[in-house]
This record gives sequence, C-alpha cells and structure tokens, in this order.
Amino acid sequence: MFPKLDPLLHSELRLAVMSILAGVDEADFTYLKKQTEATAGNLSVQIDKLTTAGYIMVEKGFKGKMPRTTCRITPAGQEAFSKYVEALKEYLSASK
Amino acid sequence: MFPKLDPLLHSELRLAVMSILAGVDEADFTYLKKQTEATAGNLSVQIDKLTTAGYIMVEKGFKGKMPRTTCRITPAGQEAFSKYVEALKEYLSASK
DNA sequence: AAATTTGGTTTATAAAATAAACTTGTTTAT
DNA sequence: ATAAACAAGTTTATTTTATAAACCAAATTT
Repeated sequence: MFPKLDPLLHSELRLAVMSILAGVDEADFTYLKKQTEATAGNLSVQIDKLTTAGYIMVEKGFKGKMPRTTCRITPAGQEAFSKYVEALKEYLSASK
Repeated sequence: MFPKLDPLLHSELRLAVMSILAGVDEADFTYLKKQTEATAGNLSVQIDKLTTAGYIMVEKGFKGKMPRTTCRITPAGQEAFSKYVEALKEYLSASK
C-alpha cells in the first residue's frame, strides 16, 4: 500500500537539487545554491551523497580562474527520481 | 521556487498516517500499524508528534476489555496535508 | 598589501527516525 | 490457579540525518 520512499530523495534539499537537475542539462554549485537558498555547507554535503549514490555526476573545473563545480543527473538518478515521484503519489492520493 | 516543506509531514511514517486519516473518518492504532507496517514504538512516537502539532486527535477507550486508541484528523491537519501536497508538487514537476 | 569576496570543504551540533526493551493487562493452556 | 503467551501500547536508547558553523585556499577589490 505505501511503498518505501527512497531515503536519498526524501530530503528537502536533495530533492530540490534533483528536481532542478532533472530539468536541465547541467547546473553548477552556485546556481544550485541560489535556487535552493541552501547554505554552501549543506549543499556540499548533499551533493556528495547524491554523487556517492550515483544519482548525479560532478565535474570540477575552472571558469576563468575561479573554481567551478558542475553537476549533472545520471540515468540512474533520472530513474530513481521517477520512481520516487510515483511512490510518493501513493501517499498523496489519500482517499483513493 | 521551492517552498518549505512542513517537516512534520515530510516523514515517511507520519505522511502515511496522515494519508490514511485524510481518507477515513477514524482509524485505530492497530489498523494504522497494519497498514503502515510500522513498529508499534515508531508509530506511537509519530502519533504523539502529530497530536502535539494539532494535526490529529487521539481518543483512548476500550474495545471490550482491551485498550483501543482511535485517531482522527483535525481540520488543521487536513489543511496542513493539502498545503504539503501543493508544496511538494513544486518539487516534483522539475522541468516546469 | 590588507581586506573582502568567491567557491567551496570539513567538522560539530541539533534534531529525527527507528528499534529495542519495557509495561500493563488479557487470554489461553496446564 | 497459575504459568505462558499475546495484545496494545509507551518509554528509552541508538543510529541516522539534516544543518550550520567554522574553516581554507585562491581570487578580487580597495
């Protein structure tokens, strides 16, 4: 009746990050920070977790002389996100 | 862009409980336990939190000689649940 | 060249989820 | 009648998480 919710996605900030990445080709750290209004530390930690899980890929480079961290969703991440959305629907459609 | 998710509802078990209660008039502890497959301890704690928040009401009585705990969603709970669902949609509709 | 800002990471703390252990009373078996 | 097993929870302890605070290195501004 109530499917298990992927704990990696059932987190406000990680879900926001995945939500953004699911809709774009790539997004860098500062963009994610602005959009989510998260602190840098929190974002850094959550990006690590998503990376370890294989849900996103991180590429580190430079934009001019400044460091730049670019994130991209992986196919596994896309699928996990879709599954999570489906699972969640079971919880939201109460009376059904 | 990403609204704050009510932390009281953004919890797998509490959300399941609220989801059930949103669809029925009342449900007792054992029914909730069976439906959610939660441990009694966990369920007890989460019911407390929802009660303290004013999202549900608990009535204690007896069915024959055995204790019975009946739960009901409150108007405040109904509203919080609706708001949560709306907020969550912002997270799920990524590309929009 | 000192102060500030950028783009982060690491570490520490607070809060949450969860399970294990316990309680109170009931039913069943001996 | 009493011991064993079960029902319905609660309380307490443990593990995870989320989050922020503190820190770091390099770049930019004053």
